[in-house]
Amino acid sequence: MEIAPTGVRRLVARASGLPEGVSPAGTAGVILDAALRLFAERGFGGTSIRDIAKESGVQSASLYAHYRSKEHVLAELVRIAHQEHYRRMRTALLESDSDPRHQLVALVRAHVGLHADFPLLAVVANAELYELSEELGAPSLTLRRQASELLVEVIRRGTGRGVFAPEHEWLAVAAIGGMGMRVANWYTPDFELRPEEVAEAYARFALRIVNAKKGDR
Amino acid sequence: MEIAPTGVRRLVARASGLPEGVSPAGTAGVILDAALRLFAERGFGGTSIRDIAKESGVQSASLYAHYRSKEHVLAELVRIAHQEHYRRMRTALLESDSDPRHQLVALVRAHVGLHADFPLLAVVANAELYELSEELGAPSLTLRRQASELLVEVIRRGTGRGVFAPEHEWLAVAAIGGMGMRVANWYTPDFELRPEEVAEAYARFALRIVNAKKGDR
Amino acid sequence: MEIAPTGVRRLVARASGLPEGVSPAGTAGVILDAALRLFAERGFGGTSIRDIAKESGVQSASLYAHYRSKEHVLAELVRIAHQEHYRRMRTALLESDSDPRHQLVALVRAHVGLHADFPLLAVVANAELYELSEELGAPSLTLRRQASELLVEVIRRGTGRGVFAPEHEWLAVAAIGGMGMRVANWYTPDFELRPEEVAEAYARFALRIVNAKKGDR
Amino acid sequence: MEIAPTGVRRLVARASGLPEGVSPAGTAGVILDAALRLFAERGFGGTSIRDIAKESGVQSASLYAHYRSKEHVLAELVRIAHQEHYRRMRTALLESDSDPRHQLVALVRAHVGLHADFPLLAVVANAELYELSEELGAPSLTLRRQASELLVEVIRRGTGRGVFAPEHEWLAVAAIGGMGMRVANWYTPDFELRPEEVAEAYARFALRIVNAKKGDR
DNA sequence: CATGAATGAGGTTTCATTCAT
DNA sequence: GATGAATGAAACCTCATTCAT
Repeated sequence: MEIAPTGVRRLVARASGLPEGVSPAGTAGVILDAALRLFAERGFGGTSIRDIAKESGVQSASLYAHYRSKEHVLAELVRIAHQEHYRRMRTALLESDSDPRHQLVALVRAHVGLHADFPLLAVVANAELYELSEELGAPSLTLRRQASELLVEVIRRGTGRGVFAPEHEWLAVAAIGGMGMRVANWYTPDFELRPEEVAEAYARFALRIVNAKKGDR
Repeated sequence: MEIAPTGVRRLVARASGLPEGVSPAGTAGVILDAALRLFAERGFGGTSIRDIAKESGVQSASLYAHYRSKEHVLAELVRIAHQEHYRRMRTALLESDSDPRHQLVALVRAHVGLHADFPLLAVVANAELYELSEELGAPSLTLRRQASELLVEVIRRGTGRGVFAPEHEWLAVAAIGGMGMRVANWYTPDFELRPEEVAEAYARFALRIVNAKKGDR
Repeated sequence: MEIAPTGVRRLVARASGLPEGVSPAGTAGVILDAALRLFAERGFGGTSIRDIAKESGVQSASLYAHYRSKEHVLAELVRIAHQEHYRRMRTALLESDSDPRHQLVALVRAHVGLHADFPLLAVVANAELYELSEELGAPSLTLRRQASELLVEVIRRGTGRGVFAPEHEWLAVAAIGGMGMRVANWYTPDFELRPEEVAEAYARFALRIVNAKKGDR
Repeated sequence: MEIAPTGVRRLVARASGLPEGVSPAGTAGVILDAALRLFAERGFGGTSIRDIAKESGVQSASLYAHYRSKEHVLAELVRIAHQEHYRRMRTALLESDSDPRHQLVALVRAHVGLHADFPLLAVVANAELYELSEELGAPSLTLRRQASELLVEVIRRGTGRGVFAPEHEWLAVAAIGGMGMRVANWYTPDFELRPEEVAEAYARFALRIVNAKKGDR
């Protein structure tokens, strides 16, 4: 049960859909945008192919010229979300120096930043992933595992070097991951802080969760 | 996106259903148990009335002797979950002394404990609450708000007394709440730690998130 | 299409149910009364066994202690209606002298009188008779035929004696019967005329329909 | 109770469905035809969507491409019936000279003619109108009222001019309307008289019901 | 690329009826 | 005589998807 309330809807945000550059052009993109809004608001099961068609301004039959099935539409959204997530995490690491504290901060910034930048997409990817068949969900599950491993490795490395001292490695990862995921459910562009500021705050939380030694930070 | 992986299913746990004493007796209880398992596994929209009937061992028509609609079955589960959650949080506070640190620890133990003790119920209550009509969801939303306020007040009081120093009060609440909710998605009785141990660890995370002063703890 | 409007309901009357003495005592009678009101208002198909139970203040299962099926309830109402109708028609003839004009007047008074005295019952008997199986409907169809024959014979006798001169015997019967049946759909106790006055007026219409010779009337 | 017997069915006619030109083309028309036959035979409540589908030769789901619900199918039939009825009544008046006797004859011819020309449609429109929700039934109720007023006005005008002398204006209207409506229940193309001849006879009945003065007729 | 109509499966719910109590 | 729970059938309707145009 939530103890940071969000109101009567599943998420607070209503806009801010897909990352630039990854959304297909033309009708396929319009459909994807519409599906994102509806899946976020009503869930995959609560959204019919006709709902998506109406929201897109096309006939339901036309959907099938662009996507093989309703599930494929969701799969595309989930795939985009996970790719962007993993891309940001990996980039964050690459642009960071070798200090595990800097690396942890970079990862959490990326993780939280994504959930605040694209709350609709993140909510859909997190809540509806398991509606996908094993086949369609597998690529995203792989990316999810890889992203997770980035975090695990950083913490393990930091622990090995004595800069982190988590009571329990796995619990720390779970807590850091979980608190970040939930951001998508309450963040909206109207919030008093910008996404980067939220991400920054969560990064500090993460450092404390792993009992990071104060150092050159 | 999860960075504490759970595998291909929405949650790991498969058993451990409803708190004792609050579940109805007889067929109504059997139906509720069955619905809980199915909603947790496949979601509300992915579960049909006939699925519930089959899992309960009754005819689908018999369901309507006990619940007015499929939505009312979900509403009952969601209500039980939120009542138990709020009850535990309130009891935790009542049994705690006046030290805000002790109070925060008690609240987080209760919050996390519930999510680890009843992972199926918690996943359903958190993921499917928004499938309910405003009318049926309202009581649970109220409980949710009240539970949240308990945490807010403790943190505020602790901040006022100088034992907590959160960078941002709301973000701290959101992070503590969010990391605890997520426990339901990965905790299973097979996990190496018992629920109380997980709760204890998360309580320490929470203290650090609010920058609690070290004291008689 | 009606050219004597009745409003938005199928009939105007709401009360005045069953002839005295024919309704069964106790619960069976309560059920019959309830069914009459509901069948009149919503039709046989539009009324469920549970509706009848609720209106009677019993459980739906208890109905079956008094009637074998929903159809048997209707059959009882239809039977009562047709028996009372035929009884009145026959009595009217028996109490009349041998003048065909007096006989026609007596028959039409009986016919119309019944439809104004028991509008609910008449509407149900006329509108729902054909919902009955052949077996259950047969007794009423027989009574209906017999009542009709009473009218046919009077008109034929009057024609033979030269006091009636209908252009077409069958059409006259159909017109007299039809206009009387319809009374049930608009008559209510609030109407400015009493049932006997309506019946009297229709009797005069009937005399003119068959071109009755003015005589000792 | 009928005193002009019709046999075991609600109406005698089996064919002769919809007025030309007003019935929709293609599948929508086929469905409407099928529904008309079934509603006339078994009533609205006694006819299932699947019955209509089978009779139309389509799948039950296909029905919903043409009509929003079963009730909308009935509404369309009822609407067509009342429009055609009112159209005929108004045309009859327009083509008549100013003699109230001619006008009454014209109206009754139209009224009765419709019921003999389209007995199925008339039976359905008269017996099932009240199955419609207020919203869907309202347009037909309006037409019904307007048609009724045409008759009332003609009789009132005739009475004012001294060519009619009804004992009671409303009862005359009710009787004329009622006897005409009932024609639909027994008329069939096999009947010894053609529709116009029946209508003609009923028109004379109507003149005598209002005590029309013999004049240039 | 888009569409309107059609489909077969399956959705939730209500039905009349039965049975043990 | 009355009841609460249970049943199997069937109700209306919506679903994702296909196909000819």
